[in-house]
Amino acid sequence: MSRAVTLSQVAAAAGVSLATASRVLNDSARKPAPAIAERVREAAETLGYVANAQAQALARSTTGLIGLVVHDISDPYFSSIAKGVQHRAREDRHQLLLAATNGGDQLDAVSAFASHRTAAIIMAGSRRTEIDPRLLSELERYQRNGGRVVTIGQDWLDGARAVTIDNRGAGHQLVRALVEDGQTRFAFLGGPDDLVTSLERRAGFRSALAEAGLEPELEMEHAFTSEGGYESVRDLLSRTSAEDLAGTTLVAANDVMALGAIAALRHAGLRVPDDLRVAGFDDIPNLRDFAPGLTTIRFPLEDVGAAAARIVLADDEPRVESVAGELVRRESA
Amino acid sequence: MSRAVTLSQVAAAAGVSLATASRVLNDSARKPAPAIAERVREAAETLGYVANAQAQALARSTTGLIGLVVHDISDPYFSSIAKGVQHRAREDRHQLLLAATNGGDQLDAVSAFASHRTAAIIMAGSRRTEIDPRLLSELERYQRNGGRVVTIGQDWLDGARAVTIDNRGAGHQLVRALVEDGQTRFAFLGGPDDLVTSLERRAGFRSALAEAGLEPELEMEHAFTSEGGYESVRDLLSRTSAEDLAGTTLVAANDVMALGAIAALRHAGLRVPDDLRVAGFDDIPNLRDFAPGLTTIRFPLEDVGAAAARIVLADDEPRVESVAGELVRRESA
DNA sequence: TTGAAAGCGCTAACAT
DNA sequence: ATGTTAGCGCTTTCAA
Repeated sequence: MSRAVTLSQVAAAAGVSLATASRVLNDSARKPAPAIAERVREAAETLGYVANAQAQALARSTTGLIGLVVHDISDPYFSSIAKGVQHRAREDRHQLLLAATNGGDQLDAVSAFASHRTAAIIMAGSRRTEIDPRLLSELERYQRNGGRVVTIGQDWLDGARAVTIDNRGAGHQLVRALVEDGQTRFAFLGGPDDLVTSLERRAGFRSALAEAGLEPELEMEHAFTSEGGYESVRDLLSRTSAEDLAGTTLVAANDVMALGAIAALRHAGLRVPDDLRVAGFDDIPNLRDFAPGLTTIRFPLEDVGAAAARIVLADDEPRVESVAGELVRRESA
Repeated sequence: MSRAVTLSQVAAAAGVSLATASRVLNDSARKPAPAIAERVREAAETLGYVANAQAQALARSTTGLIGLVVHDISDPYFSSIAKGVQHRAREDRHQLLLAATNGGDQLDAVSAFASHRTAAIIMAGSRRTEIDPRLLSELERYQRNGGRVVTIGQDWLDGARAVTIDNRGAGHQLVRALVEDGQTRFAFLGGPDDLVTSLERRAGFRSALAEAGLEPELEMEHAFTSEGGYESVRDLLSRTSAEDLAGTTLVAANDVMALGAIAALRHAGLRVPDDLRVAGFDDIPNLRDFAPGLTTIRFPLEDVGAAAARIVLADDEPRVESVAGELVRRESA
């Protein structure tokens, strides 16, 4: 990327000054005379001028970049959020820098974004109960330097904005509905025990059961993935016979876990919802294609992503936006 | 992002020159004396220095950015590719700029990337038979300016690299296997008729049938999405009775369409594979969770993304890398 | 080995 | 209305 035409070449070709060329080609407040402007535009066109965003960023000290940190972009939860972020970023004429941590450090991602002087960072990755203090201080420094941060899920960073997701309420709402439906036996298929999203959903699960005077049959912890869901059921079946489990509702900590769980049940010859019931959270896309249809709590993930991008870029938005879940009853529970 | 500490502040604090500070803090060939280096690093640390990637890019005239253009990041096909790209980009210490076109112009995305002087652009978006000439010339200019381009799917751009996907061979292989299995009735549920991937898969479908002396019952065109697959089946059932369709194998142009088709069949009270059979392409993640298991041609999407990133960044790689599909027999066909 | 200084390409005061 | 010029933060040649 070295042979590119520069603004001064355009200016020279058009016989005007650098400043004039700049004013014509960018959205400057001052508009040069139409005749001049035309000449400049023509020169730019024939020379094949492409503005250098790096140089503009340096001069304007603002980059038009926004950074998104996700755990795994191939997880439908994150890719839906990314879609929403992308959509909104486009509207605000921002480019999206994407970092997938895949369990690795968010720290590296944040450092890279800070170095690239992104206008904002969206932390969509699942929050852990124990946050790396270095991540925290990196984010704080980023904010001190004028960077904006928005967290998705919980409002866990001082000075940052947030799109919070009512996981606890969702867990409660889901279980209460199932209890009202006559269900009495519940097990929770959770993610790792330091994943706040999973913990909150479980807390809602527990409180709804307690309200109904019920006890959970079991609570498990496995990976927050389809495999984790699958594994949970295998684990479950290795401890308890299918007969003993009959009529139990398995509440998975998210939809992909729920789908993995259903697959495991199917492979074990058990039927959903006849033998066991299963429910999840999120309402990831294309759930319609699954059978049985998954009962879940819907969170509008694309909207969440878009909201995060919106509030982190705007100045007149509330600092926090809360998203409540909505029960979606399908066949699985 | 204006209050950030600069290199000269660090240099001043350490009592050395700008040049020395630069040499210490970056991977310069020349290494200053250990004592000096330590002083600089310490100053950088206490001041909270974060290198400005924009300024570095300007000075070095190379950005360490790589641009990925996809159609829809929430489509598992693209998000799997993105995951592979991201992974490889990380290894090469590059940041990923993501653009989702969602049917809109790839042109805007490419222009933005060109402006940001990305070292390379990966075009993963589905290629159309008719390519916007402006997109073409933008990409050509980008390459002339030293930018590298790699296309995924087909090798359609002069001077660019490519990771080609053997769609035709895949269609052929799939149908031949099914024919050997005793199937004789086939219909193709295609994407839009200008989508090259869909066309190629259909060409393979046709040639395998022709070789077997068979005729397709029907070929349809709908959206290249789950909805399109669903719609295809509704369309099909509105024209032909379920009895007349019995034993037909529906070959969908990709997995998400196949999944949508299966859902539509199920909703129509038809059973897969008992009443009709269905097959797809790609082997998107978590197919295991579906019932019936989808017979498909697997393309290692993550590897494809990683390969694209690898060959576009390296100098000693072949210009084109081809990926063949692998038949995955499951229950649906 | 270290430092001085000339850019990298562009923006935005400030002058004219 | 247009032009001049001093940066933006950093790298790198060239001197010392």
